[in-house]
Amino acid sequence: MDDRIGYVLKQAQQALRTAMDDALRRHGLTTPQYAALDAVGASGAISGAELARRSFVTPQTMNGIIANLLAAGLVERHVNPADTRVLRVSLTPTGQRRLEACQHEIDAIQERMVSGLGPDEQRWLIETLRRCAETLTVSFGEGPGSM
Amino acid sequence: MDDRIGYVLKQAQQALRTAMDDALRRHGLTTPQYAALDAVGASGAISGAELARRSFVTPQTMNGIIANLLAAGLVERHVNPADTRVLRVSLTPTGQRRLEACQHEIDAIQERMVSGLGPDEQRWLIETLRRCAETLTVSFGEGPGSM
DNA sequence: CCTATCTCAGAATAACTGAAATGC
DNA sequence: CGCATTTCAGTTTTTCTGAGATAG
Repeated sequence: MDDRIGYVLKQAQQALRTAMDDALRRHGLTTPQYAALDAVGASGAISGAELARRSFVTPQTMNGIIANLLAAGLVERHVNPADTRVLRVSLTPTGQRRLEACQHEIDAIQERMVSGLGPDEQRWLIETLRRCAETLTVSFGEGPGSM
Repeated sequence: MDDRIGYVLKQAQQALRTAMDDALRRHGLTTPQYAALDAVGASGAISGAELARRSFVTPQTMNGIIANLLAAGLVERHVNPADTRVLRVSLTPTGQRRLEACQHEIDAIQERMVSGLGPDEQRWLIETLRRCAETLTVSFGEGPGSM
C-alpha cells in the first residue's frame, strides 16, 4: 500500500518541500515565491501567465505571489510595448541578490536528496520521472496553469 | 534548470494529481478525500491524528477532510473505549463500496504512469524515491503532519 | 466582429500556525 | 507533570467564478 508510485512520489515531494521551506524561511521567502523568483531569473522579462504555467499554479495564484514579491521589492512589472495586455515581470537588483543567496542552499538541498545515488542513477531518475509525467499527461490534461 | 530533481518531482506529482482529480471527480471525491478513505480502508479503525500523518497533512486539515466524509456518509467516528480521547474513524458500507469503485481507476492511473518501464525499473524507481525522501528527512523535519 | 489571451476583483475553499481543553 | 489527541480562532494561500481589455 505504501509501495505505490503515488505514495512515494508524495513522500519525496513533501520531504523536499519541507526542507526548502525551512531553508527559505531564513531568507524571508516561501517555496512558491522562490519558484517564481527563480523562473524570473532564468527567463528575464516574463508574463505572469507564463510564470504560472512554469510554476504549476493558476494565473490568479501567481498574481498573488507576484503581489507579495512586488511588496517586498524583489521584482517589478512593466507593460510590454509589443503587447499592452501583458505585464512583464523582472528582477530588481535586490531580487537578484536575494535569489542568488537562496539558490546555493536550494541546490545543495536537491543535491543532498540524490547524494545516495551515482551520477548515472541521478540522470536516470530525472529522465524517468520526466517520462512518467509525460506518459500521464498525453492522455489527460496537464496542471492548473499549464497547457 | 528544468532538469533538477525538484522540478521533475513537482512535474510528476502534478501530472498524477491532475489525473486523479479528473477520475475521482466522477465519483464525487477529491484526491485528499480519497487518500484518507484509502488509508481508513487499509487500517480499519484509526484516529484522525494517525490518518493525518499517513496523508502528509496537519491534524486540523484532516479534521476538515473527515468532516466532509462524515457529511457524505462514507465514514463514521466512534470513541475508542480503551482511550476516550481518540475518535476512531471507520468505513461505512457506502464508504467501502465507494472506495472499491475508485481504487480500480486510481490503480490503473498509477500503473499507466509507470507503463513505460520494465518491472525491475518500476521497483527501482519506487525504492529510489523512498530513499531520496529518507535521506532528506533524517537531517531535517518531516511532513506537516508529523512530529 | 470574433476568438483567444492576459489581467484583475470578489467570494469560497482549504491549509497552516498558535493555543486551549481533555484525557492518559 | 509530561504527552498525545482533538478542537477552536485567526490568518494566509489558493482556487473558482466572472468580468474587462487588448491582440490577431
